[in-house]
Amino acid sequence: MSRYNFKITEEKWQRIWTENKCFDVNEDHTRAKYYVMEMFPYPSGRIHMGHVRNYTLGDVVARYKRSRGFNVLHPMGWDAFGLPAENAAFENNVHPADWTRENIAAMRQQLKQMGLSIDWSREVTTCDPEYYKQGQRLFLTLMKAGLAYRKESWVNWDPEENSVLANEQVIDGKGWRTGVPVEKKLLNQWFFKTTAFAESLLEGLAHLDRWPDKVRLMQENWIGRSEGVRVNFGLSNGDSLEVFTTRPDTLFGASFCAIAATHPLAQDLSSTDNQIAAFIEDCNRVGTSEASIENAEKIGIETGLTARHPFLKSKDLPVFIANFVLMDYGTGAIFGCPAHDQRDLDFALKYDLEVTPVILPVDKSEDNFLISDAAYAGAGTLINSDFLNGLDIKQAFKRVSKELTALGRGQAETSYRLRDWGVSRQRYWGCPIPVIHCSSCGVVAVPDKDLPVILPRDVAFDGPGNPLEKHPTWKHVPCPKCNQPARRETDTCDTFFDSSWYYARYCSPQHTAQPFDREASDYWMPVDQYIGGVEHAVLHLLYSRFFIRALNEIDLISCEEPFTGLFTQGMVCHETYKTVAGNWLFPSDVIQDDKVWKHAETGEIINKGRSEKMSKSKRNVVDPAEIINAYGADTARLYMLSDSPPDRDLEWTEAGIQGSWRFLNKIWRMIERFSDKVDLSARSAPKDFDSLSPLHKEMHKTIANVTNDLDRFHFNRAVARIREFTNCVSNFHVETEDADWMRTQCYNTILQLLSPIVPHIAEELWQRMGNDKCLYQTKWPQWDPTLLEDETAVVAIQVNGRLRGKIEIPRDSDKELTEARALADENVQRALSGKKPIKVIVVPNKVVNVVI
RNA sequence: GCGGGCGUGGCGGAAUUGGCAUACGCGACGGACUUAAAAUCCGUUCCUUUCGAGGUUGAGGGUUCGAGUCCCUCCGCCCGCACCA
Repeated sequence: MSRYNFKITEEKWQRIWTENKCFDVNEDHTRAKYYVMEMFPYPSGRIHMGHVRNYTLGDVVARYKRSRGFNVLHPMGWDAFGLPAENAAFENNVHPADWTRENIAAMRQQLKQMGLSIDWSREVTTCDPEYYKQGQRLFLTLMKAGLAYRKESWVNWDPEENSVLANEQVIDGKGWRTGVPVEKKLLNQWFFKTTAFAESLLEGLAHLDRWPDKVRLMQENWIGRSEGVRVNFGLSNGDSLEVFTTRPDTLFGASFCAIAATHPLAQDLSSTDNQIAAFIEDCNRVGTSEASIENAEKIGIETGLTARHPFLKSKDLPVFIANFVLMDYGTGAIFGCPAHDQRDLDFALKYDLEVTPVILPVDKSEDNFLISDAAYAGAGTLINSDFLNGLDIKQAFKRVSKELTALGRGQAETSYRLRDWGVSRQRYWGCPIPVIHCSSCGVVAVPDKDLPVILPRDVAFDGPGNPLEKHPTWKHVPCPKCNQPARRETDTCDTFFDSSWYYARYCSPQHTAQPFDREASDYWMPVDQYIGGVEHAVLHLLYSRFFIRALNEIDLISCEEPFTGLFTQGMVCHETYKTVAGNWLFPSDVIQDDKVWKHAETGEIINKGRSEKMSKSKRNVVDPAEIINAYGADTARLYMLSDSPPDRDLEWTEAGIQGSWRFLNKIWRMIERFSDKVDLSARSAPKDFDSLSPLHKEMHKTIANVTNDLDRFHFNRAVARIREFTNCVSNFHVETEDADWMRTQCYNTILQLLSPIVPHIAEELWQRMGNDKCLYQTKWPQWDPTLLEDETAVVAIQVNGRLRGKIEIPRDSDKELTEARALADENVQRALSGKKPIKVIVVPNKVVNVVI
């Protein structure tokens, strides 16, 4: 018997898979396709445990679906543009292109070591000119369709990155990567018109039934649709004020208007009024972070203007500038109805404004309904509201909006929170925006024959700002239209642009005439299963959904959603360790000695902190390379799937990885010993099946359960069931030829069930079991539904819901027999002590409950 | 503040539809093998107990013959967010 040598085994099978191009696929219209992909990695240099988990999950799906007969596309690529490459260039004097290329080579090699069943011939790299050439074509197509446009706008400026951030990339008023407070800056920017598809993006969520509810909800909130009315108030200075409200029914309860500090009217007033100017400055100083907003008191300043109520000629509402009104939403102006909005009430109490209730709850009367310090936002009947009195909220909404429309003072409007996606970045390492600015022709698209606009290699990274802008010659080009001297666009695209369409590129990665070969994308798209981190729940996934809609509208692609199935995996976590002085320590620096954690070298007592997501800054990382070296890829893969459900966080422990390692060795020993001993060629079906029957049934149950678990992403349960069945087989001690026949069936089944999870060792042992065909070419095992149920059922017997005994009776016995057998049970008899039960509930094959 | 989720042994977790709570693994303990260790194998391992049994799924209540699962109140933790009018 040979010892399990994972190094030899894993290298052997990886070589065989590569040499035979086992996972390379083509369109085959005779077979059902299945497209599974994981979010492609940023080539940072080495893979981390998050990658191992992500790609293991995807590979299990790919291998499983393949064995179920699908034509499986499982590709891989590199999200290769982005800031870290420029930071590396800045810090280490390496060119971003070289740094990226080397990182990709290293990580590709690491991924191959994991034994992933990937079609490597379809690899895409976003910084490859062949890839971004197609991206530039897409950009120009969008521009032609009016879906990419330029406008001057205030942008979030990250002073450390010297770059614009999307709204989504600003977290708590700080850059999402640098953590530096974001400044406001006015720039000419390129935008993609995501708002053109706001309704479709929202409506489409309803059909994505294989997406996590959580992600759908996050996108729904992000799109933020609301139905309201735009009301036009006449101002005392002769101007008018546009206000958006979702509660026009409360219009008669209005006691003030308020505008945002950045509202044009406020800006105007500030030029002549120092107090207002000072107030606006104060508002800008209070950060946009949640904490500061929550703690900030609702404050405002009177403008001196009043707004005329559209229906009440005698009512003039004071107009405030207020810190809680946002310019970005609606019209940047509101009317305040204190009785029915908490923020408005807080404000009204502070500035001693009128509080008029206009919605009466059903269980109150006008005399006993008072608003003190809690606004009422519930349902009810309109009061104090002229022609709206007596209506409910919905009716009042309709009526008031009709009246406002008739007066010419308002109209119904659907508002979205979603804004257009700003894609310009003042950066070098990104896809160049392929346009030329000409003083006489304006913005001119780079002609297709001149694509791609290639990034110049000779750039300097010795200071802040955009290296493309600073390049001496690159931006100077003749105008393609008039041939006069003109200037290239020096902005590059947000890297989310590159990742918004890569999934479609995988379908025809070498196609040169267009971004996608239509026939290929028609066959493969959409992606049936996409797997990645929940951190992309809004940005990447929403942009991809926007892109598919845009491409569909331009008729470049047929499908309507990019990913029909989405799975978001949990994070990989590890305990944290800190010295008394407060320095983070690597797990490898720490040993546990007699329930105390100590520094491995100095012996110093260490504080063990809670488990957190593995991160370099907290040093609680375990390098996958070391694990794969020490235990092999299969062990790492098995551990990734054991114990933790894939959508929850996974706790990395050394003991856990050893448990996986032991299990693989146990399987190895079991099957090696068997295949050495038994003549596998001379087996035949048994004559006497009775003693084998329980194991045989167990085998079929296991196949059914594991299949069901894999279909539902319950990989931890699938592993547990395989282990359970393995225990059954090793506890089976009948020593006959027939038993060996049975064992052969069982071992083969175990290997088949394990093959998507630990493909190398499964292939090796499968071969040793005397199977000619490779496991990856073998169909998933079938189960016999008639064997899933035993002939007898163990029925629990309860007295008043308490378990009191168990009986074994023939399966599907009728209720009378079951009841009779249950009542005969001695525990039941004792409990009854001669009395008659009040009631007996019989659930066939499961439980009998005797009520006394 | 709003929205969503979660809470089960010493630990990770299992438990189709409301029907035998604690599968599987880890850890721990005991034993076998060994000069010894590692590895391996076998066994024990929710709590209490007068050994009959009784109790236990964050806490309390409710619905039900029956609740980890459904409903209400509360506590704790995690995630998301935009004071969205």
